[in-house]
Amino acid sequence: MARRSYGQICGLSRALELVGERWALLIIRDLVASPKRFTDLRQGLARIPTNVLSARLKELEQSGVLQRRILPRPATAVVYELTPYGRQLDGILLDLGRWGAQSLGPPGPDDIYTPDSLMMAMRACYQGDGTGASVAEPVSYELRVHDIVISLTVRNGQLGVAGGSLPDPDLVIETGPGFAALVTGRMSPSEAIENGSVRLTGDPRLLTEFANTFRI
Amino acid sequence: MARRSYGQICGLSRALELVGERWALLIIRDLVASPKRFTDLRQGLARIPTNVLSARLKELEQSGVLQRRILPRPATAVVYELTPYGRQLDGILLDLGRWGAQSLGPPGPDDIYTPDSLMMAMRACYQGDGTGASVAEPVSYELRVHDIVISLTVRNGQLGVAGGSLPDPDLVIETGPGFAALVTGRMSPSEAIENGSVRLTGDPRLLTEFANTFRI
DNA sequence: CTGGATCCCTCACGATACTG
DNA sequence: CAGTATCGTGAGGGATCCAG
Repeated sequence: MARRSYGQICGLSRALELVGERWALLIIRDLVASPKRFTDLRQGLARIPTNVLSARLKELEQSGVLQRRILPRPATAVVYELTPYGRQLDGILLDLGRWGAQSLGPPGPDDIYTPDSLMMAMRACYQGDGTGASVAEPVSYELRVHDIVISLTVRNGQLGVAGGSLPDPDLVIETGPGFAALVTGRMSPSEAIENGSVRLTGDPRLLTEFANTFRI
Repeated sequence: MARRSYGQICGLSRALELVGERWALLIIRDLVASPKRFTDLRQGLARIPTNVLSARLKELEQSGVLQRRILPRPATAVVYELTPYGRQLDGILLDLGRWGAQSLGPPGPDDIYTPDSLMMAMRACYQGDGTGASVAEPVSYELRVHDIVISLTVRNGQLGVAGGSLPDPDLVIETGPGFAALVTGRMSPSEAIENGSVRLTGDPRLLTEFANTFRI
């Protein structure tokens, strides 16, 4: 093989040979949340050419980072899911995301949000310590940013994240670009409500709890 | 610019735009140990074309990951060094190196060791807890793998790593390819001494201490 | 000698169209 | 839905050359 090797005996070099190609880590990011089909990945990554997605999936499967699985019954569907080895990248992706977020400039006109990137972002800024010391647990939020929807649940200090709606959230938070200001602390919850940056359905006092739970 | 953007509002995407290009993270790995000149980097990365090294250094400087500095006196030399922002990647690089090292196969004929990759590897498998609870502190090792030499010092539970020799090491460890077996625990210190995988200069009992301190 | 710049070639990537 | 086929472009690889 010897394809595109860096020629060094080094764990980092090896890691980059496995997941350092363009788009690879973003594919893995999307698979961290849940196994996905080709078309789901294509949609979540928007600008990825299908041949590149094909190539990456083959390479990552061969490397043992993910596996291709054929769903048995009703529908003959193919899904890609991380192996245990691939799942070990989760924490690293969160760290790298936090690092990159520090230099995130204003969004360009063509830049998009995706459910999986928002889910990763919320996990990255989750402040829970696993002790369940928070005041209002268990609590569930539905978060709507532009046209994407994810659900967050905090129970026993553990954060659960899922795409789409969950039944009976304690608080629904609808927001737009100003959402970042809330999480970074540049805008207080009361300010956010007053100037219309967020629209709430549920107990408004929970927004303060939310802003304390998720903070960069 | 907008060149090579992933088109997503996401910390991870941003991180990959900054340091996801080929060779970028290896350049940063080498700069973690110490500021370096163009030629030092070129040597540590062996297979990197000079134009690519040039391009990466410019991009990373523009991104605020590293800075170019001109040494004032005796020699007019240019060095590249990480900014505080770039230095934040240190822990992530260690994690990623540990992850990749798990799937590191047998070295190819043209694969090389470099001082910086060995230094990173030793930092990655350092088991100290910062408490200085170890038995033999302070202790210093000189590690020779093939033709590269690095120095390790453990004091107050803190690991210090440097390229080249330091005066009066407590133990000099000369080894070859079998070194990995010692650190992974596949070979015990006494075995390693018996079958000639390592040659020691100094107190041989310190090899057990070494094997406990550095373990993958 | 360091610190690059320049040239050329190849292949990976990007965009789009198309198929089982 | 899950990819493959085709083709243009530009980044990476490799060698050489040049200024201070």
